[in-house]
Amino acid sequence: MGPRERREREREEVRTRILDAARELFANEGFEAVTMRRIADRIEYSPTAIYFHFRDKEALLKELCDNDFGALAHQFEGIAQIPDTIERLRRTGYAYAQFGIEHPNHYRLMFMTPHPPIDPAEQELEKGNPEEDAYAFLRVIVTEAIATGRFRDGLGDADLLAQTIWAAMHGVISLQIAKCNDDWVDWRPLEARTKAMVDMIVDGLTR
Amino acid sequence: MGPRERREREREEVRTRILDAARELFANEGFEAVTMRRIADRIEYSPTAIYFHFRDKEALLKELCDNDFGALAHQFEGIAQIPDTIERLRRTGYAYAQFGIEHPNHYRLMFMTPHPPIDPAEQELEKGNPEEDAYAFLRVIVTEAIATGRFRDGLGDADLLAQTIWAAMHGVISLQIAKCNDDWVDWRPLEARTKAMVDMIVDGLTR
DNA sequence: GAACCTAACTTAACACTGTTAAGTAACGGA
DNA sequence: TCCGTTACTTAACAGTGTTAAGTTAGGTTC
Repeated sequence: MGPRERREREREEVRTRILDAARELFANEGFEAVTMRRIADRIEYSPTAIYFHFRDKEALLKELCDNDFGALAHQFEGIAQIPDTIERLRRTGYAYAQFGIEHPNHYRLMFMTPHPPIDPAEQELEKGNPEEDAYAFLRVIVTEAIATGRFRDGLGDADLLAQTIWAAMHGVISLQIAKCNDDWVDWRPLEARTKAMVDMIVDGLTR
Repeated sequence: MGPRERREREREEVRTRILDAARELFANEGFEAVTMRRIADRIEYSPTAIYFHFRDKEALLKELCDNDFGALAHQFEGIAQIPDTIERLRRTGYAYAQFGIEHPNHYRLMFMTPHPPIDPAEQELEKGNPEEDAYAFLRVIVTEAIATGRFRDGLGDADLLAQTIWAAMHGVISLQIAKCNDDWVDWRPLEARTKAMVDMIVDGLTR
């Protein structure tokens, strides 16, 4: 552990300080509202210093999003133990909604904002691993439900069903985030809408 | 029709020219990517000229969104004549999806982007009129389905159900728009996802 | 131990954004 | 003919992400 390692460690430390500052600002005020200069102010560096650690603002965002996807998968911890498949599906839906409501600005960047396609080579998380990949977690439940005959006849495509379930829950959350200030619609409480959606999913898919 | 009227007509003409240019640019490239200067270039005026007709860029957007909400309601023309309530519900879902897919940039601004709350006083469209208000159109269908006993027992809140149906369809479209470039998920074709969602809605709500 | 080199910055600047202040030309009304 | 309003234009401002050109501290090498 010579000076070489220490330098590397210090570098990594600054990097995480940038990430932490950016995460908090993005989460509180949204990506567009936060400037590189304000991130730099927070950590008492010059704005240009950030560019030594990240290619650009987008790269900063990308790294944070990756972390968030991991956090989302963590949200499902404990649910995997629930024995009944359909109950697990219900709980997954609620947990997903909770994540979106608790981190609306993260959710917006993760699921409501178009991003340029990412190079799979530089992907951090392990795709297909239910412990890191929330979609895979859902897909496992759906596959099990199909295999044990819990779903209706004709429903056999696990990906199609997982995508439909995901889209349904995503609809509730994303409308809440984007349109919560809109009184054009006489909104029912979010909890009621979440429960109604989970019910509709289960009633729509199970026998 | 003195010169006073002519002036007013000319003024309105420039206004619509601005709106037309902005609409096309926004639709093709998205709100953020379009600058006031480029809109101005299109119509061969100086950028500041726009500010004589619209308070700011947001106001321009707001006016276009209003038009789009009207266009969405128009998308449902003809569907109102379909006698069977559930078939009408299905067709409304498909028509909504079609609108979103055909105008992704409009859809993004209408439903996927948080806006500051708008003053109801300066609202153009007539809220609650099914011919101008797409949500009201859906609500009428749901109310009818409840009244004629097509929905399951316990499903009696028309607003809650309309919001759930809307959210479900919105989920399909908004995920398509935001995540179509993401190959993390093995996406099924959009048409299959749309149909699967409509089926799940109908199976989940009807007896 | 002196010279050198590179990593990790800072300062200054660029090109661009939405927006505004100040000026101007045309035109209707008195 | 003068005046004032309308509908603009030109020039500028404050702010953005980003980069080019220094600068300085520390480790490496002769």
